[in-house]
Amino acid sequence: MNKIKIAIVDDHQLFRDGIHSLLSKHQEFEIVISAEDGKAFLEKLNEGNHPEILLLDLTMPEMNGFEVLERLKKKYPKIKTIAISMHDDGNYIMQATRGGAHGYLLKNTDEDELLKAIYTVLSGNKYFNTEISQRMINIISLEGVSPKKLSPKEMEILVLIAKGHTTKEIAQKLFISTRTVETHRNNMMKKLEVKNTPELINKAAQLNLI
Amino acid sequence: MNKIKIAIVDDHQLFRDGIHSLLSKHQEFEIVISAEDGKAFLEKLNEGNHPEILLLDLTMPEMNGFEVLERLKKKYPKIKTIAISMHDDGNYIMQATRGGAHGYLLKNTDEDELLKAIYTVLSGNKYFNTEISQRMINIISLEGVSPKKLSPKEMEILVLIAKGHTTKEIAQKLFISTRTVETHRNNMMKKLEVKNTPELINKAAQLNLI
DNA sequence: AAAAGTATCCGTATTTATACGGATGCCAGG
DNA sequence: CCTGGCATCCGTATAAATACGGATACTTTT
Repeated sequence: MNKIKIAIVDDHQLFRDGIHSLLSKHQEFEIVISAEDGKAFLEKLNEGNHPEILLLDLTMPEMNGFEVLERLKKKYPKIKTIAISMHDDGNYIMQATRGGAHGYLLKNTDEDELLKAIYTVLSGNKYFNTEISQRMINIISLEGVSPKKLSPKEMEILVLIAKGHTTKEIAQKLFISTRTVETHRNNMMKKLEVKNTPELINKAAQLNLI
Repeated sequence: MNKIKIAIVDDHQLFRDGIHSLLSKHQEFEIVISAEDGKAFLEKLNEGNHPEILLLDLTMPEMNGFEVLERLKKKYPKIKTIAISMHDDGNYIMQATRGGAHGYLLKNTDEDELLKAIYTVLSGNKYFNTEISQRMINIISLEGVSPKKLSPKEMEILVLIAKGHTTKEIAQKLFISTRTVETHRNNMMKKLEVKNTPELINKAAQLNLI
């Protein structure tokens, strides 16, 4: 029967080798691509040997995992990506999932879980273990009903507030009226669904905005 | 000549195997212990075969890396530990360093760096690469001149402030006077060397206090 | 073309935080 | 035993944030 074609993209050879040797113990897998960054991977893809499953590191030089996801979505939508990352931060997981990942694993995953993830995704489902799901749920609940992005000016003011500046100081620093600062702060509070400034800073920190 | 005796402690076999096979390529190393948690490691230590270098994961069940460090400090001070962790957070690094680690590596380390770390620590120096050092410096500068811990009551009030409660609400919730809340808040601001409450929350988030 | 978002700014009023000072009593550390 | 930390609470005053409402003009999105 046909082997399951796997690609590995990770800038650390130690990890690629580890995954490679683990999967090589299983006859049903064939590693068709092993690349050290997104750019090299996409070049090898163009040569025609397509995987069904991609094990993709997110933090890489040259072209990171998010950019790879974006390209794959357009050019090779049938390839199913399992993100593998050092980062257990919920914001990271959400970004990868929104970017099209079919699964998410931490780099400390074990053999059993890796296999389970591959088979789950191969069968058409998503694979996110309990811990990963919890972190996603946490971020989703933090984001609130309708997650909104802060505008550039809001971000600028948010950072200054977090640094301890008062509305008056910020107004002077940015050459705008104190009322303008107040309005921006109020708008941010509404967007992030918080009641006051300490809670705004806390939420921004949790959402990795600052 | 004598081989360099190495121990590996990590709850993920994939990682232990990876390190094992990497080091096995080098004749000068001998892996004398490979354990999946601190407890198993200490038991094997008691059997008498001591490593010079310990590669130690920090997050493990049963007995985590910090507890191992603490035990080693007392019973086997000659063993030099290189912490290997998923976590690049400065607070983690500081905790491991204060706990006695002679070096710190992320789990995405490569072969060259792993070897460099081992030899550096073996020669009596500490090994922290540029990125790790930067994060330590960042935390040190965040902690300020004389880092102080917050008292249990202060922590309790800090969490409530971060959740958006006012001084009045916190006083009612904890059955204390608003002046008490004000005093605690003021003390925290002094301890963390910040000018106001938003900066307090921001700094607490950066120091992973909330 | 219309609607929404962004950035700007205002008046008035109340609530909240901050600032300066002070205090007592208990407990742990030196 | 003395010192310092912790937890408690106070008076008075000022500064800052929040709350309610409003506005214009430009840019982006629908």
